[in-house]
Amino acid sequence: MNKMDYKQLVADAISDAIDNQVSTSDIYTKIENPKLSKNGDLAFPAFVLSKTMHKAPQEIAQEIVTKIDGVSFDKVVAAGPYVNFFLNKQGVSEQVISDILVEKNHYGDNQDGQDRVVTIDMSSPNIAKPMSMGHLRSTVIGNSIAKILTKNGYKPIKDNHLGDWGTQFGKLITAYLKWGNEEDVKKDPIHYLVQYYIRFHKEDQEDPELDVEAREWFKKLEDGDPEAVRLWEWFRDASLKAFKQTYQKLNVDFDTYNGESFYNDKLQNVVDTLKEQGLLEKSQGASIVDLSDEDLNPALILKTDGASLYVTRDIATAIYRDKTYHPVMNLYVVGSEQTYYFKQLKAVLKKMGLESADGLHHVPFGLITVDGKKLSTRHGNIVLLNEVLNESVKMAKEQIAEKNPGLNNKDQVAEDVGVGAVIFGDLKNARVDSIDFNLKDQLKFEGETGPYVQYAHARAESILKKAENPNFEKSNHSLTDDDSWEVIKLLQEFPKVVKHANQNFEPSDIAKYSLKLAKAFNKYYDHTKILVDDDELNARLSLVKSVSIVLEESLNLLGVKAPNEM
RNA sequence: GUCGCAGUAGCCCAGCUGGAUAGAGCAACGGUCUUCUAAACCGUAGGUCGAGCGUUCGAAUCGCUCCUGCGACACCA
Repeated sequence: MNKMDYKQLVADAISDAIDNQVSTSDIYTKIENPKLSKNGDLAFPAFVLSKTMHKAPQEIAQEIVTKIDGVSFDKVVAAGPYVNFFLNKQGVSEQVISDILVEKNHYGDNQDGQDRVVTIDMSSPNIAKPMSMGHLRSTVIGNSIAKILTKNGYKPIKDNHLGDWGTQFGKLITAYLKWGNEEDVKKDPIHYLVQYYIRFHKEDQEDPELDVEAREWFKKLEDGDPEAVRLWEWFRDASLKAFKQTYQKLNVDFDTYNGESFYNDKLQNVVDTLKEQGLLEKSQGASIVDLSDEDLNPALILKTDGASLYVTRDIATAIYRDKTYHPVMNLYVVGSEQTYYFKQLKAVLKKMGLESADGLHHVPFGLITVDGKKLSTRHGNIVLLNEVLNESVKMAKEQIAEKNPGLNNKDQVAEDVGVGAVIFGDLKNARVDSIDFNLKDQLKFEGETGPYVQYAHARAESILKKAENPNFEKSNHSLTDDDSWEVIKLLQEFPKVVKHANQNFEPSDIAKYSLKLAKAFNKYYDHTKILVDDDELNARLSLVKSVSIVLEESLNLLGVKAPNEM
């Protein structure tokens, strides 16, 4: 039994009290956290036993209370059909706080992953296009999942599957040669390249010749024409450089940048293998893999003209990852509009017998819209990530000037808070929720926001700094007042939250938890004077230290910085 | 048309492996800085949990039907 699992303690006690008529594991799943604190810390609804025991639930609750061995609890009371358990506050707080002080930022770590590798396909911006709020989602969710996986004992590999190949490069080269300017592109590559791209899509409505030219340029690129390759490499390098600046702002890095072009020489092998395995069929001139036995539409591998498609490339990618890393899971942090596609991809890989195919998980997230409309680079309808980040940092600077003008490292803190607000804002809601973007909402620093959590952490650190000789000796960590008890119960839950977030690939579990903890701490902070020289001073400081550790670690799991002052 | 996701307070969302009086935040109104950072805390007000039927001792939560919105449904990724 986990030393911290009080639910198990309760389940065992109940099972004993009813002479093991129902298994502890069955009881365990029924135990709940009461909404109201007057109903205890854990509760058992006795309804579930009334059928097997042929008694009224109220009667059963009474019986359990009289028979239970109460030494582990402050009290156990029957409230109608419920048995309410009040945990031993001194024991629990002593245990939880000393654990955190010893384990520090490793509190909540577990070894479920057993060092197994998980590949994460994430971020994946397109060359020569600016990163939008949509890319933010994939980047920030993927980054957080990687951190959560690490905390659960996995070895994540973050792979930025850049969109650096495809017919759009024919268009881009054509547009650049017609309207482009070398100096401009050198100055601000993405800004100008995207202008050319948008212009191309405007003008090709009138002038179908453009498309013909674009196709020719892409063909040249595929055939290794030096001029085409030179331009492509230039666009790619310049774009990547710009992306990396944004990633630096977000504090995200990648293990690999194997974009789509990386798999160019691996596509033929996919086609050959599918043929050898007898999976490839002709249909309406194209080559497909039939998936009707999986109740799915066929996967289109080769177009009528013999050209490959994205499935082909994704199959090559999955095979490469399988061979190179032997991952136990292969995650794709990609918008929910591609759910059906990933079902097809997985089905094909399973048919091919790929070892890691079962571990393929699409980790979808909801669409970002503006005024209810989908974002589109082509139509110039886009929210630029850099602009949002810059606005948010600017806002953070204003807040500092107003609230804490004497602060050191103002610029760094403004960066941490401004960027943190954007990241946290994206991660606090369930992944699948779609978001109608609104800059004003995004730039809120009050209430349920990243800065709120950061502020609670900074307050805790501020106290610890003021405390002359914080003494975290083991002897006295027990606190029993109501406000600190709420904090301690939350601290105790952290390891479970870490597991749950991992199982569901759900960073918002961590974000919501951090809000709850910050809120409970702010309440405690407001109601209790901490720096008072009495018997419990060290216990209070130990609690403050524990809160600071767990808040910082929660923010860290989200990829958000936790400044000590703000 | 078929499939998927969603519908909870004026707005944005928790709660959804069924359990005690449905919870936060924003916005509104009122209170709290000579005391550890007021980016905070406390209070007031605000609800047919999209609609209906069913399962159950008990349904926001599970099942079915319907309504609404968004998305996906072979040569874009």
